[in-house]
Amino acid sequence: MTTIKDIAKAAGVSVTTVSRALNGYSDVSEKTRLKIMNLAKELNYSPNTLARGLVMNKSKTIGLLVSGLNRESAKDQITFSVLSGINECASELDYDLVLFNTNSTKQREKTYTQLCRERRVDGAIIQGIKTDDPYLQEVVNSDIPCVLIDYPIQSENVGHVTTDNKLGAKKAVNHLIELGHRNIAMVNGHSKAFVSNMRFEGYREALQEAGISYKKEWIVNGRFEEEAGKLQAIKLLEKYPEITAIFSASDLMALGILEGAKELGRKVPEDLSVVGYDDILLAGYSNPPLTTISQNIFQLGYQAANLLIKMLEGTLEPHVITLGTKLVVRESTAKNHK
Amino acid sequence: MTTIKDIAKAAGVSVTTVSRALNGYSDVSEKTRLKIMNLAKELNYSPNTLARGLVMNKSKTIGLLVSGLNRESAKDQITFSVLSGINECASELDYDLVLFNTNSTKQREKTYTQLCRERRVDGAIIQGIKTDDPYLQEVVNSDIPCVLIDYPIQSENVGHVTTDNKLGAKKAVNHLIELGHRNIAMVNGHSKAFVSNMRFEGYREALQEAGISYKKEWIVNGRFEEEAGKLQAIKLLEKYPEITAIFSASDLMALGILEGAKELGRKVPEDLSVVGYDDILLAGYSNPPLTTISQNIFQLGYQAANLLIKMLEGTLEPHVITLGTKLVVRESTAKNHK
DNA sequence: CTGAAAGCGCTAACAG
DNA sequence: CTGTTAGCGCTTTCAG
Repeated sequence: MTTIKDIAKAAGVSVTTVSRALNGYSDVSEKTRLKIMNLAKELNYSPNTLARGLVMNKSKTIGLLVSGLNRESAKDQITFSVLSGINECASELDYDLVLFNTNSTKQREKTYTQLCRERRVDGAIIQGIKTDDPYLQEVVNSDIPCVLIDYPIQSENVGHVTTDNKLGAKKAVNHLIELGHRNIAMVNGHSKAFVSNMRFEGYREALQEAGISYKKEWIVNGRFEEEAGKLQAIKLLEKYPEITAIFSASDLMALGILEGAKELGRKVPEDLSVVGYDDILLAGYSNPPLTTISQNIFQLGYQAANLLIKMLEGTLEPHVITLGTKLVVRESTAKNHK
Repeated sequence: MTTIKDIAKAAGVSVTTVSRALNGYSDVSEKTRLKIMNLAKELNYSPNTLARGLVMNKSKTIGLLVSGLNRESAKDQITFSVLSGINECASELDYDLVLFNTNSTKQREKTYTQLCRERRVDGAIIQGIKTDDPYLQEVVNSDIPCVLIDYPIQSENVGHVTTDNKLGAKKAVNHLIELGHRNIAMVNGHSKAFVSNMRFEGYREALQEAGISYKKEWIVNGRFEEEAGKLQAIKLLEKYPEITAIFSASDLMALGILEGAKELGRKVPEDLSVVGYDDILLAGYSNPPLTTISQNIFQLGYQAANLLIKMLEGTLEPHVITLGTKLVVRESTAKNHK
């Protein structure tokens, strides 16, 4: 394996000169630079980023802590899209990504700070963190630049990107209200997810503004899972048959609700309107196709990486990016005829 | 940032001893070990893997070159599933993953070897490589341990994992033959993909064994894209209306074929049977649901990582792993009535 | 059982 | 414009 030392020897110069030439410093004569460049190519030289990172104390590497990189999460492509977005941006700005092992319990014993420091990543992006995650406190206390996806922390070196979840939820519920629904239930994710709280806020506010008082009993949690969504919907609809519409905090759960409704013999959208959230791929293929709130997950990842790198390179203070959402009307919602 | 030097100072021992204690060597007195361990915890020590990697010449890191980490590939979750599988296994065996930037053209200028050597990865996993990819030759020549997914190279330090594509294709075509079809066309991916070639082999062999001579004109390429699949299917069916069944080398293309058939007014499966390949999520949701060949993509990734790590740790020679496939009959195939 | 010393490959003052 | 020197944090002979 060629090192700068080898090049130096071959060129008859010092390693310093080689280093400077290779890194494009101006204070090297054109002649030596050329000689060194050629030699480097000839000897098939690749710089050792470990050595460089060791002395420079940075690695051009971003650490990724993504929660959903597992078999179960293939159904919505949310994790994948976030990853794609991050990858695209990192690629453009010439950073590499390291995927941390946070799956195994063994690894989970390592703290966030340990993970990042061991690998000497320049910064980190975290997705899928819950409000009770022990990493959370660490992120705030740590001096490692970090961007959170869908979790609202901001500090000296922590920024975050998210979508306007409250407004998104309002759009969904307003759509139902405009269709004449008044008995609108909500299947939420879980109380530990920031987005759940915001979507609930939007739900509540939309009802309020329409002069509809909301019922606590009509709000249930489906843990963002399809099956749980189905079960909760069935329970809900059996107990309160007067419900004519359900707002679901995720498409996956909405898919479950669709199934639940079918089991109960309630036709969607004739007897029940359903609005989802996310606009996952399946939303367009379900039966009926799902009306939902679309968010650009790819962009979420892209912006997260962009923000982090800007922070790392000192061109930007940590801050917050909020992306928009869009109501996509398909066939799971209809006028209320009751 | 605490280093072993700090610990050494605090403990009143040499750095050597600290290093040995921390790494579980036996030749350290229980007393000193304990003292050092406590100090390490107290001072919040994390080892610097860069420094360690530099001297040990390995990094407990696997480099990933995956082709489909981009916006377009979200529709089949193949890339994602591979990634999940790799991640799961790496997690269990305590390796970290680095995602290389192979998207941008800038980065593409770096050779495979450069990429791996710069980051000093212990080995690499490559997915989605084409037969004309310049990386291919490098992989063979390089001394970096590598596992290829779905590409059949084997050498001193190159292994690969794949599924039995030929047999899979045969299962698909045999299914059609058993349903009474004789005029079976094939929409393949592209000639640069190894799996395409194998699936074609399976197609040909199945026909041959059934005593059906195959027609070259009935084999077209849809580049593994939905839209192209649709276009090709339309052209094919218009020109050769006698075709009663199509075997598609991917589900995504099969989805396109379904659409194409609809545009031509040919009902699936009554007027046309379609078999896909992959069993992607959407296959179960299309209209009609797709009969297809299921392969366990997650397992493909998992086994790739497992094989590589075993190779790295010297417990296994590089070799080949071939996974099975399964015919999944849904509603896009039916008896031929002509 | 422990320490001194060398060195992994690279960059960065500093001095010429 | 170039070289000398030191050192990043760690592991590893080699001697005690």
